[in-house]
Amino acid sequence: MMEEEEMKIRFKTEISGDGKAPAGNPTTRTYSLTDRESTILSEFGWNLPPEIDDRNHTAARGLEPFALEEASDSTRRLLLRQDRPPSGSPVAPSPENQSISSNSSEEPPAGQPESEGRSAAETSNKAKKKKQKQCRQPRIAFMTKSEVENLEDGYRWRKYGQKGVKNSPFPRSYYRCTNSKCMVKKRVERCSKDPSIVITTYEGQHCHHSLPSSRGFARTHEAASSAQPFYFSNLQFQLHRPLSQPGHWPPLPPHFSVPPAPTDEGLLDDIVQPRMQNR
DNA sequence: CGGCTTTGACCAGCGC
DNA sequence: GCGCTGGTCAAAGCCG
Repeated sequence: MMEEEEMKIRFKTEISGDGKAPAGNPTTRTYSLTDRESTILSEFGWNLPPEIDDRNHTAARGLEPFALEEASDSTRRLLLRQDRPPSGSPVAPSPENQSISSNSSEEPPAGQPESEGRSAAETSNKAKKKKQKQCRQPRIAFMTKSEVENLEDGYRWRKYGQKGVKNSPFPRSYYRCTNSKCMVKKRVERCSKDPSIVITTYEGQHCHHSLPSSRGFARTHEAASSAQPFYFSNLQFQLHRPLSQPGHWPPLPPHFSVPPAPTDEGLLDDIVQPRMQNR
């Protein structure tokens, strides 16, 4: 039961680089949601059609195993690790709470000197960080087959770190949402056993809308709203297709990779068209 | 010049 | 207690 509690929402997505979908199973999909996870998903802005929730609760347990075994040990641990909140504290704070904590812990008080040894303020900052660490945000990990590491998801990210990963030749990159009030982070790494798989882990929830002004996304988003089934990310497509309600597509969720706009011809050919051919 | 990436250092948690 | 590892910081550099 604890183990079940520890499972994160997991999606395996495939963006076929060569345009060839696996025979017989063009769009693999894995998900298994507990009630809590469904809640987390909805908090992330995912509006899953009701029939998906129903299926999850009744039949999703026995779905094909997630390709987690393809990930390195450390990655697997990361994806499966439960960030246990202190007893009694909420699992996923509301955006309001989030921005509050963001204001208090991320942004230093105005006028405070920055680097002057280890001051008391710094110590208290550490304490806050520690506390913050103890009640981590919910995580969602995506495994996406893609040659591109940095998948467009409509938000702007600032890279703040990169680390080598044990048992993996590929480094892990750490990104933070550029919105100063938003505490969402993401980790991006390649699967050590299958370099074509990019593992993206989101942590937290955005307290703002995606940036329509962000280069590329405006066009993409525009395209998405005019031809949703076509320009929806593969993730969205895969997630819904097996249970499809033809003609019904939920709103664009915030966490998923958005294929490039039509003007990015090469990538579009690679990523989107194979799915079109499959339909 | 502002925003971003890079990268070495630092820190905390965890397992042994 | 110690070493390993993940996560973060922050200075320096790059780029438009």
